[in-house]
Amino acid sequence: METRELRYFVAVAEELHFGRAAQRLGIAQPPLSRAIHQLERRLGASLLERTSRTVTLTEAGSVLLQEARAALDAVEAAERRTRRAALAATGRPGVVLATKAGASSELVAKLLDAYAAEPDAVTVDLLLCGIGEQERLLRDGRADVALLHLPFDSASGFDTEELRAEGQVVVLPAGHPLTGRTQVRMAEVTELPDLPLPRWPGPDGAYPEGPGPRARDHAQLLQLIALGRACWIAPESCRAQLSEDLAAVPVLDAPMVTTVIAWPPQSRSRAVAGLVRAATRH
Amino acid sequence: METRELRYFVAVAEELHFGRAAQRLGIAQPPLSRAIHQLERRLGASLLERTSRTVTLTEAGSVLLQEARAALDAVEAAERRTRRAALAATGRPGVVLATKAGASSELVAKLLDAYAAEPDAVTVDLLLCGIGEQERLLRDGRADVALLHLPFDSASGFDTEELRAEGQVVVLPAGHPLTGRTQVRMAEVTELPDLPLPRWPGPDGAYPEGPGPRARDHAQLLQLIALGRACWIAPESCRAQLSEDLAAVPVLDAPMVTTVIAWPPQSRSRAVAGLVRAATRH
DNA sequence: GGGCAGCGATACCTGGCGGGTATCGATCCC
DNA sequence: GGGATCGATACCCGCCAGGTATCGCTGCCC
Repeated sequence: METRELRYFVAVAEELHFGRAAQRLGIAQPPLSRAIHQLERRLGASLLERTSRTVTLTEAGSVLLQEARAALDAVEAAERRTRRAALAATGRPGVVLATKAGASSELVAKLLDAYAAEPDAVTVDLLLCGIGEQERLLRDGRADVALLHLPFDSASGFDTEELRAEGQVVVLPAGHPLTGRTQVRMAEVTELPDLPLPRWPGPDGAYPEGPGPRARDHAQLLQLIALGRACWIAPESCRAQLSEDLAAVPVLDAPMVTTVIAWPPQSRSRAVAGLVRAATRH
Repeated sequence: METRELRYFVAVAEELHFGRAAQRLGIAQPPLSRAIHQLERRLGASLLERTSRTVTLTEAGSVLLQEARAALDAVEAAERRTRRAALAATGRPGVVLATKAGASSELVAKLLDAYAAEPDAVTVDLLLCGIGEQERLLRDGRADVALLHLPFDSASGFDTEELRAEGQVVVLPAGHPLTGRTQVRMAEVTELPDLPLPRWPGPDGAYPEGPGPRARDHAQLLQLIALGRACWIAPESCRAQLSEDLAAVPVLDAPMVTTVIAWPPQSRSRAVAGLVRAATRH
């Protein structure tokens, strides 16, 4: 199988429409139809169920969709990492660290300082990203190493080293009745009718159904809380970033949040190894 | 990048010889030279250092070699898993479990029994393999799930669940002086001049340098021990498979051996999930 | 219910590129 | 210094990816 065929199939499987998929790929529809047919013939499997009005994935098709995405990420990673290696050999070497926008900057700062003290430290480029984006970046080679927050992110498929475990707090508008408490339980928070948890756009950009207001980023979220329209459950370390019109109360039975440093399996990069060493040495 | 280019590059990088690589690929040498040149031009990186007598990998080249192998495995896995999914939809569904030849059969038997009791259990095909082979099988889709033994195998890049941890024993010919002991230390074993540890062929088929006799498989190894030409350090559970002319003594300070069940990250196979459930329910 | 619009499949053509043979040029070795 | 070895170059050919035109089917709507 050639990556071209995989790219073609992914486009059709995602669009479920040959015309749009062809447009997205920058080719005409007939060659696309033919390519998919060839792919099906060679695999000896029907991937798509097409009536002349609608296209759906078969069981084998959805397996291939998932596997093809992973394979294409691996190919892209190969290309990017090779380019970066060539660049590092001639020009300035560097390593890309992916971290969540709005996550604790204190931990990152410490890590960067510790790494900078290493004898063979190279430039660290920070890549701030949205929720769940880091795994993709690590997989397709745009990042070399990432800070993940379990259980929000998934470290599945990466090598990891645990850096910190912390409890969570509920962030409330200053002056809210719960603010006086030294601790609360999850049930008390989720059942606040006046302060629902806000909704985040998923990986596809759509908001889940629900009562909460919508927030697109961190700043909007904090604004919503300050305005008394929402509350939020977040790792303890976010307290450092709260302004005066917000308050935080520990949530006793919220799941622990573990910060880990993650890197692609079998990474032989000296820079990644150095960062991990610096991070774990604390 | 197309997988064809990656395959070509891997062949040249492994052979370090355009002629042999071309032969291995079943094409002539000139098109191979040209393909590698094109790849280098498109990546904007020099991958191979060639004099007219010798070919060596550049820094970028060895990065690409590693990444390309992973990417090609992913592509192969996509192809195989799709084929299997199509087969499962029409014919008999099944799941492939990779396990070490010569490993504890008791644990495997228990696992298979427990899984067979699951409501939607499918056929489990066993794939017995040599040391370190399982990771490859899991990565390129020939296996769906595997039993690994840490720290001998590496579970890096897979999702795992721990099944058992055990100590190790030294296997000796019956009647050897140490046989009378209830336990020994590593130092006592490694410094037996008359009973060296045997050498295993590495992944490339070559034997490492050293004093020990060579063994190609399990049976040869046990034979060597029975003949008083070697001793061996192995997980406790191997005792069940020892014949009468062999004896085992616990090694106090040998590293613990952990048996884990491992599967490719984000596997959505119901069968794999069922096997893992059966394994962890113990 | 018939006409129309939308969509995938088919037919057919063209150009580029992957692959082959012949040969060159450099380097090492006897 | 001459031959052997090996990668690069030159040149040619055939196949296949991609384009255009068109068909056939199926909802949908007046």
